[in-house]
Amino acid sequence: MNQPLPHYQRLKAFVTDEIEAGRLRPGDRIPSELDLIKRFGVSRMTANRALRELEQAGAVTRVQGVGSFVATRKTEQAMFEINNIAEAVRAGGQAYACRVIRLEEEADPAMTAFMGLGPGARYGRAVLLHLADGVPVQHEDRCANLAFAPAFLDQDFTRVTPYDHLMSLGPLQAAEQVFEADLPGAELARLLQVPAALPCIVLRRRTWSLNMVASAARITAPSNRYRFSGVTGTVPPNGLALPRL
Amino acid sequence: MNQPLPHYQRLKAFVTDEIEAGRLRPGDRIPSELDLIKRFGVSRMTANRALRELEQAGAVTRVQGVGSFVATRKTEQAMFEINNIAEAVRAGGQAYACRVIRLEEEADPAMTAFMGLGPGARYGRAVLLHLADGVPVQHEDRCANLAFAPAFLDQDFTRVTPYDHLMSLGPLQAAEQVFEADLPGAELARLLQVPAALPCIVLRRRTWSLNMVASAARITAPSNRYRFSGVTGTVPPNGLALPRL
DNA sequence: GATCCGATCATGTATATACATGTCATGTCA
DNA sequence: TGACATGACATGTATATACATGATCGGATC
Repeated sequence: MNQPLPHYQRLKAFVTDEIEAGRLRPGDRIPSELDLIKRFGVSRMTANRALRELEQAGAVTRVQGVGSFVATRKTEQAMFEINNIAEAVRAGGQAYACRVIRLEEEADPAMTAFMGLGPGARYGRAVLLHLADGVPVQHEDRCANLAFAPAFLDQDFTRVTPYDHLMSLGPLQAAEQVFEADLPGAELARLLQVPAALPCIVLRRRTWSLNMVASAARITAPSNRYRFSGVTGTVPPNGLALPRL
Repeated sequence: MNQPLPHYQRLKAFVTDEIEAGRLRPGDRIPSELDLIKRFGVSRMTANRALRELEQAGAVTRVQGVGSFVATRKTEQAMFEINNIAEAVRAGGQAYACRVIRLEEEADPAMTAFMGLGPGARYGRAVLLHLADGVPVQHEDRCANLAFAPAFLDQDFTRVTPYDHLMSLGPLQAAEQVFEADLPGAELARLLQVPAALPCIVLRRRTWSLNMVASAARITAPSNRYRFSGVTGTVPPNGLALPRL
């Protein structure tokens, strides 16, 4: 049963363990092939395979002649556009701004449970309104695990999005997303400056990093102002972006 | 400039070209490592690397002692659950059924343009209602490129979902998805048996296969009956499925 | 002091070889 | 005829080796 792992997998596990434990942080240099050879007594091809597969998995970045490093923004490309609202707005040529509605520590047992945290665990809650050219386009209600992001409550979210802050702390390990449609309710309708009868798209998202839940978010966008889109795979040269179906 | 590709990449390109051209179809056996060695005069490790990377990319499936085969449902795991509604309903323990509202060839220039097809290109349109335990859960309006799926209009969609039929014809190459929220409108509200004021989630999707647009779909689901969800990455052991946020 | 050169390190690719493991068809023996 | 052994084949892993390419740093030269 307890058969030993192949060498290359042990090397991969060694590196990913260091990353997930936080001992190696994004941008840090990781052991070179030669280091691994000396440390584990394997051949270079085996060390090469381990690092190469880690690179392909998006965990590390390799530069010929320089070395291998913990990747920043891991595997993001495959993750259905865990997108940065600020970048998305600016990419559309609009001015981005953010209003902070709330930013404080909270202690709701239901939320700690949902985040998979113990009863006494602490989390910070940020409620933000994202604006494009002054018009509200997205409402974000995010709870961040303070064990993962201790400085979450000290951030200036008018300058740095929660996404950016959290991504700087550790590699994105997994994301769970649910799309729903709903009416905004009175308070959200007021904040978003839309009629209460206008359908909004609601994205609930949980993200994992360093083997724990990093944050849970509920993102609401009026359907006439913002859409969630993503492309996976490689679209052939002739296929363009989205007109209207 | 025109430096030759590395051998292992040439081997990968050789196989993927065969797949994308349709000469190798899902489930077909592809050349073994020994075949590639003889054909290209490379060493086994090089052939092994090529096939191994193709497997990791989801293009092929390898079975020790048997051989390598073109993968079915390519890369699906990374594609945000390009999910089969029939399987999703059955996985929830409900009985799946499908009603065919329309199934015919159509010729709307706007649609052919949207699908990236020439003016004279032909496509078939299927309008379906998916039911779980007799309750409508999803409305699907799908246009399939008849150049890609010539028999699309002859399918019995009460038995085979469009997704299954299309996936059997070629590997999924790319998918573009847009989530929106909207009200169903009078006809959809009647079909879905919901109030016209109930927000629905709308998923517009285009898929590519064999280097062409395979189909374009508009999927509408009442928000209280169906949600689109997906997980990417590896959730650590302690993190569970979705309670309510 | 500026420039060039070479040593060193790290990764990128390729080969030949070896043994292990899993599958399958075939043939043999009871 | 059925059970079992065997060999062919395919993939899985591992090693030792070789040469190529890119980066960096130090020292020698002009």
